[in-house]
Amino acid sequence: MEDRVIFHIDLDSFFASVVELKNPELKGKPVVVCVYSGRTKDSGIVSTANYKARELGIRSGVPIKRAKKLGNEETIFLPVDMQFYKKVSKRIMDLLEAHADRFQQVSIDEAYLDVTERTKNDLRLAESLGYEIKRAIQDTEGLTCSIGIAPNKFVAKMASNFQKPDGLTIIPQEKVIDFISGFRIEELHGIGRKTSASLIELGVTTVEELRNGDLKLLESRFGKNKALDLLGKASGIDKSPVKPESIKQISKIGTLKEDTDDFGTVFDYIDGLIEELIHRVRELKIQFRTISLIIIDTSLKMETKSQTVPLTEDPQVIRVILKKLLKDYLKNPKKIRRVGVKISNFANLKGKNGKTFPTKSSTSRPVSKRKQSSFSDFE
DNA sequence: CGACGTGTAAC
DNA sequence: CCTTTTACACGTCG
Repeated sequence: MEDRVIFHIDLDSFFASVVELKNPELKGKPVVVCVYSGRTKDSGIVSTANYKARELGIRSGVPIKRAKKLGNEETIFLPVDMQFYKKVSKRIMDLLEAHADRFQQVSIDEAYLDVTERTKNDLRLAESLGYEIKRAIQDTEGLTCSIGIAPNKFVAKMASNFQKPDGLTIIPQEKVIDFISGFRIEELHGIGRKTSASLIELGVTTVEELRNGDLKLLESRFGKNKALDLLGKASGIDKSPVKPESIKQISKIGTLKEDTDDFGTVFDYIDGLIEELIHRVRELKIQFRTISLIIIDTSLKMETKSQTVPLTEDPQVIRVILKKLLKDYLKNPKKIRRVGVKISNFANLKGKNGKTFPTKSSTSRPVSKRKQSSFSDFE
């Protein structure tokens, strides 16, 4: 794990851009891709806004109602069409993978590439490769992307975000500390609202202060793992490898037409979610062990109930267990706003510690012991 | 240690 | 009055 050359590639306002390509008459207008919850006409949130729309203050996460107030006459609001984006994404990800020694897709529109070998650790070659990839995506799909090139995933991610859209930012090892020090703590990838608030309470307000922070103090607040992770980030250090993503869980969640604590109403809704889940179980040929019920109540607090069973692929098991879990939850009735279902604990896939899960017979004999992933594996 | 539930974060 | 999906860490309990 000497010096590496890592790319982070981010497709620019992906959903909105794909929509524009499909409907050229939208070109030049503010375009807002929405997740409608179906409660009322305009309930829901913005998934992606193109740059024209962002100028109006419309961005991801804004409620559709508010976005409509911010929008002008020509602003176009469209529902997400995930099926379609997935197809486009798949083609681009295949293209990216072909340009990498190691490849890791992290979401529908983002990926890490380890290109250390094919660039012979030469940043000039890396830069050319970056532009080559940009051109390929532009030529084949008509889309732009932003690329960050750095010695590790964390810094590459920060770099791809630095100049966009259509950016390419290279951070050589010797510039890493300066580059990372230029951000506010809450801008660092992986540090969210809660963590920044905690850090402020500890008197840590800048990246520099964090980098020189007291490990013991950070440990007392965050635990050893996260403390080391934070210190690593502040120094732009991240040893986590670029490795293929494997599916570890599948979930489906949705919003009820109205809040209710009626078993039948909720379970009918759950049945629909299960249908979709089963569809994916079949196409992925998965066996699973754990079924979870996800409940979001009227105060938007999330609760989960789960049960683990002997390894199965039987869709009926999902229904039966969820019925029981929902009954349990409604023992003391509480109005429900949103519900979700999840399966996890898959067979034939490596678990996090490299252990495999027991097969059919359910006699779970231990598999070979393996060293704990070390704390230097950030992220 | 496995199962379960929660918290944090990002998309 | 507010989506969806996934990952992973951590605490607790038996």
